[in-house]
Amino acid sequence: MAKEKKVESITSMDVDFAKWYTDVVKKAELVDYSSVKGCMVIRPYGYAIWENMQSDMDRRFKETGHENVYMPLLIPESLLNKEKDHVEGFAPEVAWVTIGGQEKLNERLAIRPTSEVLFCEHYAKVINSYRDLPKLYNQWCSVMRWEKTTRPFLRSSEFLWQEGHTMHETAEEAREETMKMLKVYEAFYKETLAIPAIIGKKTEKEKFAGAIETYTIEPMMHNGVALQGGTSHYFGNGFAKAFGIQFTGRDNTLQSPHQTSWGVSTRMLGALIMVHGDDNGLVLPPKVAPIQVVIVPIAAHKGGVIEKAEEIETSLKNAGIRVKTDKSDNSPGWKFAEYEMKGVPLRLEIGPKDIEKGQCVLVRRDSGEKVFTPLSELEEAVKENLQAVHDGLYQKALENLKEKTHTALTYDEFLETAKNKPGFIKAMWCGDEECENKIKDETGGVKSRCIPFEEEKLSDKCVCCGKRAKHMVYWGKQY
RNA sequence: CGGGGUGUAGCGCAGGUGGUAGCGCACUUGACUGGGGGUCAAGGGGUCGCAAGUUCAAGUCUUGUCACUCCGACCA
Repeated sequence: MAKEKKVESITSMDVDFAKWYTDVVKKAELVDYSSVKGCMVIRPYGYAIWENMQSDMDRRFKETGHENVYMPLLIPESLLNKEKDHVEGFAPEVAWVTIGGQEKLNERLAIRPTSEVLFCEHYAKVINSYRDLPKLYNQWCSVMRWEKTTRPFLRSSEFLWQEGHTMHETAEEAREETMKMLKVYEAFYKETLAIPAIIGKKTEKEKFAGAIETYTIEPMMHNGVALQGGTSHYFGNGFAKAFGIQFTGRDNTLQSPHQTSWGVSTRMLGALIMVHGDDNGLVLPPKVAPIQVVIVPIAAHKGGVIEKAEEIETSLKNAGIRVKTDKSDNSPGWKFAEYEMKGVPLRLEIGPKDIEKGQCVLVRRDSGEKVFTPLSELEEAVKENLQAVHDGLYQKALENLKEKTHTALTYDEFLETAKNKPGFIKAMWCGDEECENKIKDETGGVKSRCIPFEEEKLSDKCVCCGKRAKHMVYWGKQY
């Protein structure tokens, strides 16, 4: 018996977090590897989670006035080269198409690593007057970046994402948009994924290639490592000038519009796994769980059990809950383990004894808590418990974030913390890239995560060089 | 791009000193079972990553090569 368990079981988080992650990803049937390195097959269960995220976010984008479009997959080299900082940032990881059919192409075509330049090329044609602004476009697509080392969801060569690209009449308006979309991400993380996060501004060193300012949302994984969870950039009019995008303003002068872009990717699935998951597998927040309640009939051969399960399924479905009844021949124990692995938020057990008493058993995935629930109150009980799972997950993640956020006032303290305590470190910074580099080198990879919107004044001096501090920065290792 | 690891059935693995491939799980069929990964019985499934070489004979030895994976550097 122990042997069988071993085959199917997953590596414990505390033993090897990286192994635990890949075990969960595979055993929960989220992805499969393909024959091209870094390109993953997203399986039905994984894709269903993505679709739930997608539709929730898409709604939020539309509520804030955005429209969806689709841009081409291929970008001519000359187009990609138009904005210098941008190309330099992406050049090392671009994949190229050089042959079409049998013929070598005169100009090679980049497989989009991001679509700024495509949007700009198009905007140059359709923006002529201040009356054409703002343009608030978003696209759902996949992009490709030739990554050296890859991991499912966290860093794959091809990944699915959303990229919003907007053009505005004034810098102020564009800055507002940048901030607005960051807040949309923050709300999505909290309300839909049950993930708390730090939001703030990236340092010069860490900002996006070609951006004036980059804002970021930084959730913390269970092991204290950060994951850049989404970014929102303010571009000023640099791209607009490079691409000759001009409009006639209200004062009849020719002006360049101000631009933003913002994106989140399937990487969020990685965050979901690493923030909420446990040693039994995935734990999904109810809002994105493809199955919110799994019904496990007990002693299903006995009269009436299957019928009762189906009756419950129908009534819950009618109440708008995503339900599945597992009528397969597997043993109840097998089913319990299976749906725990897949992170289903609530399990409903119904057997002959329950039917006699007019009740069923509800079990929460996050806490393992079991409650007998009268069938007459089931619908409300399920809704309450789903909400309780969401809240429980958020609270637990928030506690982890708090517990693993440390403060360092001196450099020794910083090094000591970086070495021994996983998580974020709050520390003062002078604003020089030199200190960022020094810290990264001497800690084995701790980087500035962001300058938070809510800064605290921990001291007057930079934790690294001792010079006058300009900002408080969150530091940490990242995926 | 540096450092480690692994390629044998769908998955996980075993196959000292060369002799024609096996185990567990999964799968198929049937019966019994059923409140934490059930039991029994009978089955199906493999050009041993690829390519050369040594040999009467290579999963095993030699050389090369490819892929995947983990840890770093780079990035969402």
